[in-house]
Amino acid sequence: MFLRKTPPYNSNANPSPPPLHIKPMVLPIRHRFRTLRFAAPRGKNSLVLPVHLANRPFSAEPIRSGPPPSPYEDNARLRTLVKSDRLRDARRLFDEMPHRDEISWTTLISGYVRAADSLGALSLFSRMLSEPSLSPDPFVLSLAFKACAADPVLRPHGECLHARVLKTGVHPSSVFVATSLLDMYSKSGYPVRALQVFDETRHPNAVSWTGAVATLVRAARPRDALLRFASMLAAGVPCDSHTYAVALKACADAAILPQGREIHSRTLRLGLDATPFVANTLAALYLRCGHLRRGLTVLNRLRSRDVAAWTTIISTHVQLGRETDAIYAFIKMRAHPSDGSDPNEYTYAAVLSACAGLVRLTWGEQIHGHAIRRGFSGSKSVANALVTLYARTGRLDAADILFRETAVKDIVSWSAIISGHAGEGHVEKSFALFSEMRVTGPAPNEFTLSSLLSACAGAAMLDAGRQIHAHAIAEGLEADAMVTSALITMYSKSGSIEEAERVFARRRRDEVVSWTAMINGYAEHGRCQNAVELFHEMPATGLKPDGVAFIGVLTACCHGGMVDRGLRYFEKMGEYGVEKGREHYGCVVDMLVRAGRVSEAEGLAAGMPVGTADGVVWTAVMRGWASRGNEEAGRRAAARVMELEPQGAAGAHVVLANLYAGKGRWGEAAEERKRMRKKGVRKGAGWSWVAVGGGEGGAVFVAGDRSHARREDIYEVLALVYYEARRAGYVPELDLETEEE
DNA sequence: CTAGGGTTAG
Repeated sequence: MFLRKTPPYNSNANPSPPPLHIKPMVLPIRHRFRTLRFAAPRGKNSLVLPVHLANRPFSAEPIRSGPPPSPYEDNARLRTLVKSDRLRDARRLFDEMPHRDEISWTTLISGYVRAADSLGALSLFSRMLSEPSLSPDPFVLSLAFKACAADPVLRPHGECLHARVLKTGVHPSSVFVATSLLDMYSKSGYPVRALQVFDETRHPNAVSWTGAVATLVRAARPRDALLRFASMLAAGVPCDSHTYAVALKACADAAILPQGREIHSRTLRLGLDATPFVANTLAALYLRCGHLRRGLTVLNRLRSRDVAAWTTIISTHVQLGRETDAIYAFIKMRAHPSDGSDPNEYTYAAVLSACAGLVRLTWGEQIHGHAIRRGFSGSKSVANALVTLYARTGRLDAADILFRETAVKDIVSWSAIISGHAGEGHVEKSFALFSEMRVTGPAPNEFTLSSLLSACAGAAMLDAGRQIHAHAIAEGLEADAMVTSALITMYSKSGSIEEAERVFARRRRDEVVSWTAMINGYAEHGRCQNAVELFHEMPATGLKPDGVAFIGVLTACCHGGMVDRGLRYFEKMGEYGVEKGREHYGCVVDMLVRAGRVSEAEGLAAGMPVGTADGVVWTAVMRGWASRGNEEAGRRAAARVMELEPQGAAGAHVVLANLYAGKGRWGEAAEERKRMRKKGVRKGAGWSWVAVGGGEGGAVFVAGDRSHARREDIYEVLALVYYEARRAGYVPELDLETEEE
């Protein structure tokens, strides 16, 4: 019977005397409660009173008789507080409760687990262990293992506890304990131990089976997970939405559509397909398999979308390169708030990556501000997305600061900062970071190595690239598609097409990216025939040429002077289902210009879809006209270049000035240069860098540079090259562009 | 009073 009228912490405000509690059992002598024990007459229970109550005069409140006291009502209140996430109030009630049983302890500990306070849960658990009157039962042991599973730091503690449970063996084996143990090992990265626990579980139920399937999914063994799921079905264990969510995730991870659809139909029959977890995984499956509309349909069937559903939508748009749609989805999400639809760290990470993809620093900064205000700035996902955002928008200083402030750096953090610097051409900085990572960070993966390789490719750093190749072999990543294609590109751009060929020949699987890297390598090396042949061999391996493959084959035709053939490929792109991008137009326009078919080139450039044209195509057209001395057309094209690229318009002015100068109209040439200066645009000098013999550094120079100590030798060799080229029949092009510093 | 599930960043 509950005697107290007000919670104990309000007792100062309430003058009514505190109640007495009768404990219906004799406590062991070792009992450490601060209590007084009264000897009971034979056959009667002793009376145990907390000290502060015992010091009060008995007469203040008569001892009531009634049913044996139990913390039943306090436990119910405790449960209510815990369920409504009022952990502090629950703790206060617990501390003031005159009597606590296993249920009280378990309820409060479950509150700490709910609040993700594993340490708090475990410290209570250890206090409970020291209570002689209480014994660790399956209920609280399950929670203890769950608390250990939730915090990587506490997992070793969980193992000790497991050992202790095995050693003392005081508790009956329970499927609950076994399942929480299974989950702990599973989340700690010990799938074998987890599955061993499952195998030893006497009567596994749906929850334990689901845990076993989830373990295999977590261990990146989706096919084994599906096999386990099949055994579960064969064993006749009924599945619920948890099970289907896990099985569907296995299908999504392995992109196995037929099995996924079968499971989808099972959930339909049970009416579980609109369960948020199931729907979100189903959507992930369809989106992963490229069935965008079907995936969105599944999410639309949800009565209200929760964060995960919205986040899936946003990140799907990002993955498809439709960042603007991702931003719109985020705006829509904010406009239709529902229960549990508040953006979380993953949502912000997804939106930030959309901003990074769009290179929209200002939007990204706004989202960053939102994330800070909502308290997600400490989240690793958000920090990693921010590093990428600031790196892609050229704010490497900010990216560096965020990277340094990330407390626990994972492989994604390191890859993000390394690829950020690599992408901006800061090769040495990216290598310095890589060295630091080798010492203090995780092992590199395919993302880390491929971004370093592309940095090497950009700077033609053959030796550094070879070192990264060695790392790739050491890490067992040489066969990875991303690494393979980065290696091919690195060797090709560094001048060693032979090594590129060797990497390509050693490929384990045929992937589009390795083929396109090789095709483009051949094309850039002028091995046009090889490029074209490889392009035609692609379909036989089951690969479909993509946009990059077409860039390769068009470049090959351009370099090899195979103009009509190039035009045929260009026209065929539609048949392959590949959209013509600005790069493709660029190749073909350049090809036509080089072949002297400038009118055709201009027509093609003028017919480019709105928003596709850039300065590059029109620069090619402009030079084409300028080299033929066509002033009017040259000015027309120059106007387009200036319109499309106001910042880079200097080149256009220079070309026009040289065009006039070439005709001896020096006055107009000077006018043109004056106009350029008035605009404040400058043509930056094109710097070249050459490293000879693998020595330190190398030489950096601009056109006409005479600052090198061995300039006499250098120019002598240059004259020799020039002479040999003339002898071989090559004619120098008119120098149309002079550089200014 | 106890155990299992989906979304994210390179």
